[in-house]
Amino acid sequence: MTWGISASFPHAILHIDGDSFFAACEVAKDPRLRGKPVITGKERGIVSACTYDVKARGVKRGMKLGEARKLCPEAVILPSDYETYSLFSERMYEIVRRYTPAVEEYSIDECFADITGMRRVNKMNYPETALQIKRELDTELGMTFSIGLSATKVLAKIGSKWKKPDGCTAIPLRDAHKFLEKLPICSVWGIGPNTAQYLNKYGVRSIQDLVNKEETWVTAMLSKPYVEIWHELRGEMTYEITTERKESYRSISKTKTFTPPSRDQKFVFSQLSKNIENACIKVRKWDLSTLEIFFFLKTQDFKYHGCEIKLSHHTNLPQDIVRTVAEYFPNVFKKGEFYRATGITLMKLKKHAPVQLDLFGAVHAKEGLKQVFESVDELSEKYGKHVVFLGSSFEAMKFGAHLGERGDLPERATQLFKGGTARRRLAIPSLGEVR
DNA sequence: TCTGGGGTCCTAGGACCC
DNA sequence: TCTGGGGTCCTAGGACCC
Repeated sequence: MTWGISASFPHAILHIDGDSFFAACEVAKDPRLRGKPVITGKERGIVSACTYDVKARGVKRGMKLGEARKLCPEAVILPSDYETYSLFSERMYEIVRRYTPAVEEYSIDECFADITGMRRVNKMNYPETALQIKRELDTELGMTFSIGLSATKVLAKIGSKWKKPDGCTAIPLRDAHKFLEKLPICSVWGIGPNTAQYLNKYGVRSIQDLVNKEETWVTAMLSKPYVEIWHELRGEMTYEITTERKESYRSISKTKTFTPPSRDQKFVFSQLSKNIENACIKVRKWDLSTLEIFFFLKTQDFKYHGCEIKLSHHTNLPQDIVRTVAEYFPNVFKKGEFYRATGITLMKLKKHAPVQLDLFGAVHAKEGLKQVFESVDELSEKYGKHVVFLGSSFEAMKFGAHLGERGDLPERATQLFKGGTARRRLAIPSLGEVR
């Protein structure tokens, strides 16, 4: 006697995927858009998401808006609105949780759910449960979802992708080969172009080709992640559903592309400074601090020149980092070279522990700065992200405002630290200046 | 895939230790 | 410094995901 287990579904895993989620949220938010072609990503100048009618015209994610407009001139192009998308995302998770507590919030538009053993409670078999969840998502959120049901996460993912949009596909283990024979190896979640090419050389072209390989071959020829995928494809659960919500980060990064590319050192540094500020805002929001940083400049021809730096102590204050970066920046910046983007990654993050006062008052001054930034973060919450910023970011803020970026340089914008150029910013502002 | 932004995990190899 | 075995930690770089 088995309650939750059957030969074809030793586990019953769902993968639920919103169909062109961002664009669909825009339509759900504004019914006037219903039936119209919609593209999101205006603020970045590239297609972030688009409705299926736009896709049918050949528009792809990441495509420049100019090109997209040529292919689909009547499309409504909107800036991304992550707050709204997150709300829809929460509602999606809540609906799925009606049928099982084991829901993994995988990304803003996707989740996994383990409904093993829930047939009695839900008074439905597994495929019926999948369909019922889909019906509730579609009608309550005003957009469509695609769902896959199978014995593992990797197989469930294949199911949700099988028919998109608006699909619901169960892959019982006894029929799995019928799906896997028809799909190329590169369509497996976790197998990218490099590994696909490698496998091709050994005659593995379809997913089923990989499943048919002996375990000895797999373990000899492939590294751990791919051995795990092999098990998953055979219906042996290797990836658990993780219900804990993200509680921290290993690293936090901010990068931003600007057009046209620039060779103005002051301007490029300013862009970097602004990224540093934004990264620090996020780090403070999670109550973290960083010990190691990586910054880079991306050249016009997409080459990266960067530098990794260990800090002397943990920090989450932008001027600590801006000052350090300023020391190394001239080594990385090549005169005459045009740059198109800058970026910063903060690594070695840890929970920000309260600091002891030291004998020399250095930490005392730091504590003062810390309080300043607590106030800055509060102001930003209330009035928008960029009401207050470092003097070193000024050029970038001006540039953003000139582009009409959202939230950049509002009426009440204040320069927190006076005194202009990247060079002069080498001096740390004292508390007096701050006030 | 003529190219935006934000992440995670794994492995190989070196340094260092007993 | 002619050479055996085993362990840990760290780093650089690769690969992949949404």
